[in-house]
Amino acid sequence: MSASKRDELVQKALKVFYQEGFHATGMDKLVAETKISKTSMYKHFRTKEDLILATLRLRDEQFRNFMIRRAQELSSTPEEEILAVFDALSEWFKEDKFKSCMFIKASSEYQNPEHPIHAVSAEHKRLIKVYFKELADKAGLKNTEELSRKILLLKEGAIVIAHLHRDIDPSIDAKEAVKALIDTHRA
Amino acid sequence: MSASKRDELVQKALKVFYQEGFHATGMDKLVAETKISKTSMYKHFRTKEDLILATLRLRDEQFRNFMIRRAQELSSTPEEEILAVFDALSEWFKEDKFKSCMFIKASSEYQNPEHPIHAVSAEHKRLIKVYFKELADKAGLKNTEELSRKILLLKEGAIVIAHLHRDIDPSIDAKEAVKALIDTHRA
DNA sequence: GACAAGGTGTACCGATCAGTACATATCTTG
DNA sequence: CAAGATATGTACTGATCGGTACACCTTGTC
Repeated sequence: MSASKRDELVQKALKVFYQEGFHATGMDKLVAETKISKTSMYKHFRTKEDLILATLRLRDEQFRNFMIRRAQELSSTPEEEILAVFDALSEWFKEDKFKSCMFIKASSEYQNPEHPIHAVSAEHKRLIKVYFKELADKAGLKNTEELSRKILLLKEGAIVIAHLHRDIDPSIDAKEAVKALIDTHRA
Repeated sequence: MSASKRDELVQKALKVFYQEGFHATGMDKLVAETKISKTSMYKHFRTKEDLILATLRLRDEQFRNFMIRRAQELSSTPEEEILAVFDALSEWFKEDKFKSCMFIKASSEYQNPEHPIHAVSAEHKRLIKVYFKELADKAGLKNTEELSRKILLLKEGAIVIAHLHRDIDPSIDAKEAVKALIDTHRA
């Protein structure tokens, strides 16, 4: 049972689930897409839900890595980095394969707060808020708890609108709004 | 073919789709829930998709009616009304049956921008943005186009976070953020 | 090369999916 | 009350769902 086969499955399943949705993607489609047999899949993951959870954990890591790394590349101070996050988002929105946030979609299909998929999605958002808070602290701003929550709202709103109104780039508005908010949180 | 039966079907289907999701709700479940036979359903709607579209159109009307009416009740000037929207949202978030925004979820399950369900969801958000713009105009603010888009971002972000972090009420943060934004858009 | 162990593919399971055929019931109009 | 039309319930269709039984095939070890 090669671990690489498992990784390959998770990576390809991640792409299909992200593009097509969770309920809309059957295990048979994954077999066709990955050329991995169903038996092997169920050797690695007891249920479809377990596979989904694995893809979400990979996505969490990949997405936060991308966002943070790109924001750091585009900035030179913590305060700039907060704003640069929205430039990174803008790049993401422009990708052809952009189809909203995987965790918003996951929590849309698995709505029960007790559901593990919902819980993993909530944790992802919490980690992003923590990232904003740490940046705001480094930038020497005040009320960073509140500020980071507000920035998170603008980020999530931008993703939702980018998905629904593909002709608009909401990251520009979001970035400007964040600028104004930061000014109200200076020490 | 009574029109009231049709309305009854749409109303009950709306509740079930909202609570359980679209792909997760089979027509047989709707039969069990509404006590309306499948034959009758398919007399009123050619496909499940048509029924979903009908529920979304009803939801659009119901939700905007609620939001606007409640915001007006809680305010006495256009500027106050903008802020009062977030008090109305707060009330909505606190309802037990609150399960995020039906249109965010619809566009999560029907991601193709060309899909009618996606289009109806996009239009719903556009109408809400127009409402914010009209309020901002009445309030005598400047750059109301940009401002209304920013307010929309905060509203959508608040909905997403209210759904994922049920122990938090993001409408408070959103409202404060809107206050700060309005100040930057004064004539 | 014999043999066990474990990964793989096929072909299948009952359940459920969206949608329909058809027979029965109910209502409208003479 | 009779006849035609419309609404309804049951019982079904082929397709697909998540998941599994089982035969096959590769691999390491002796």
